[in-house]
Amino acid sequence: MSETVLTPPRENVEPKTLVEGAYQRLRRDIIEGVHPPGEKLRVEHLKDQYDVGAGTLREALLLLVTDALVVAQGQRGFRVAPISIEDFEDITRTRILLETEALRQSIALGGEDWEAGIVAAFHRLSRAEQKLGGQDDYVHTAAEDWEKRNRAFHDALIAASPSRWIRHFQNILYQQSERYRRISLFRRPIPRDVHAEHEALFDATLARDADRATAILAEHILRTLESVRHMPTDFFTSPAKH
Amino acid sequence: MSETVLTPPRENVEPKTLVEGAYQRLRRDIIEGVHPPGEKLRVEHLKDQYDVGAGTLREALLLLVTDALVVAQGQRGFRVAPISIEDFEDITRTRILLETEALRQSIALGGEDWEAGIVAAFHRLSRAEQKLGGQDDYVHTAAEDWEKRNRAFHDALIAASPSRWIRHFQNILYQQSERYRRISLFRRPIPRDVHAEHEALFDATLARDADRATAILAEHILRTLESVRHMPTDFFTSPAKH
DNA sequence: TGAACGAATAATCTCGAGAAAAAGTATTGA
DNA sequence: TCAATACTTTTTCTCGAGATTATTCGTTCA
Repeated sequence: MSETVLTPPRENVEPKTLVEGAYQRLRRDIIEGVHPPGEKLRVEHLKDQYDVGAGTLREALLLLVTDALVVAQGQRGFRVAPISIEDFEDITRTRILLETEALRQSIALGGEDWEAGIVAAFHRLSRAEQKLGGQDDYVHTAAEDWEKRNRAFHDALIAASPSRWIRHFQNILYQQSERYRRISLFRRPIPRDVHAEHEALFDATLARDADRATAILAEHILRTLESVRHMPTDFFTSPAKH
Repeated sequence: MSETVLTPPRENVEPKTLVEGAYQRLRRDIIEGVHPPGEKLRVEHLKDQYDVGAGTLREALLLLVTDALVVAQGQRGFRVAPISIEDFEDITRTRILLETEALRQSIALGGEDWEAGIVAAFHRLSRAEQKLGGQDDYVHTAAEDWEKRNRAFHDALIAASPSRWIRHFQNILYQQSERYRRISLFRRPIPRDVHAEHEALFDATLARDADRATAILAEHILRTLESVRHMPTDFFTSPAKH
């Protein structure tokens, strides 16, 4: 578990330990909905599924508590963190608060490297957005790809913020919102034209117009909330298997 | 570990499990500086000290990673999270961002219960502040008491905020800053007249003057930063035992 | 002398089994 | 039929020992 705290992307980091490996796989499965919200996570079953010992799996679950993807209740085991429309609203608003502040700091302090990083990330994202208009055959992998680049773009925007804490919290919230987005994407793929928004955000940021950039960013994040709001009403009645 | 995430005060919660017990004691010892920043946390030694098994202690350490009080490096064990003046500045600024927003929300949404809670907490805090003027004999326990009530007052102010996430993050940051404050208190007990600040904050909040209240709160939190800034320059050269 | 290599030591990581607790099931009695 | 109780099963929690990896210390060679 190299660099477990206050260090954003332990995404593609090669796991140095069995605990870290199980942690990564479990997290992916929770975000992708393999383990739906509210599901009981029984160590005895999961240890076979993930091919590690019981103690090791417990430790992986404990690490997931850090990301608030798993909740632990003493003497009563672990569960996948539940979801709700209220929670997603909270996540979205808090993300706006943190991400706009980080963007403001970046615009104030960012140098040439920061700008170059944004240009590159925007370019890659634009290409991915083009592909989304392609055949339905590629939709799934293309969406997966777009997801990664979208995140990379957002990360690049705030990369010049000196606040490790804001980035840490922003990270947790992004991960959380990804879980919601995956679910809504599953039903209604690519609901809106995001490219124009990204371009406006890109322009305002490089023009160092902090007020305009943060306004666009806030609006941009808020729109995701809308697309989840229009889900079937019974959607958030957590399955709570068993 | 009952209610381990997104639920503020697992302070005086009776531990339902050995892991939770060890976690609580370890956290207290880290915040109070018994385990100084940067110290290597060897499981083999600590398991005897805290009277639990090795696996149990590992789990407690993993839980502390959630609070960012411990950092884990794969295959190289655990350490107490290091401190630095930059980190404390970051903590302080991020706290201001979150806490002023939470206060704003509370002022907008808070009802009678919220008001009553603030009045009560302010009263208790005022009494504790009176005692701080007393004999040196009581200084330690009185400061301890003041610390608790100070936190209770701050919590009461933002209790009406509907954002669980802001409160969760604010909680982590408060805990972090407590570690810094303990250290500075140790050398320079009660550096400034906080009562006037608290009173102004109290008045502005109950008057529902959000702009004034948040300005005072920001100023209030910032002052803590000043008192740490004026520490000996070599203070943050982490001991890093071993 | 000092740098590089290798052995010894110490620490971490991992696992499975036993103890404790919770959840589920069946039985009994009203 | 229903509720309460006792029993059984499942699951969680806890521990110590073995395997793996990192670190330290001593030796050798340039």
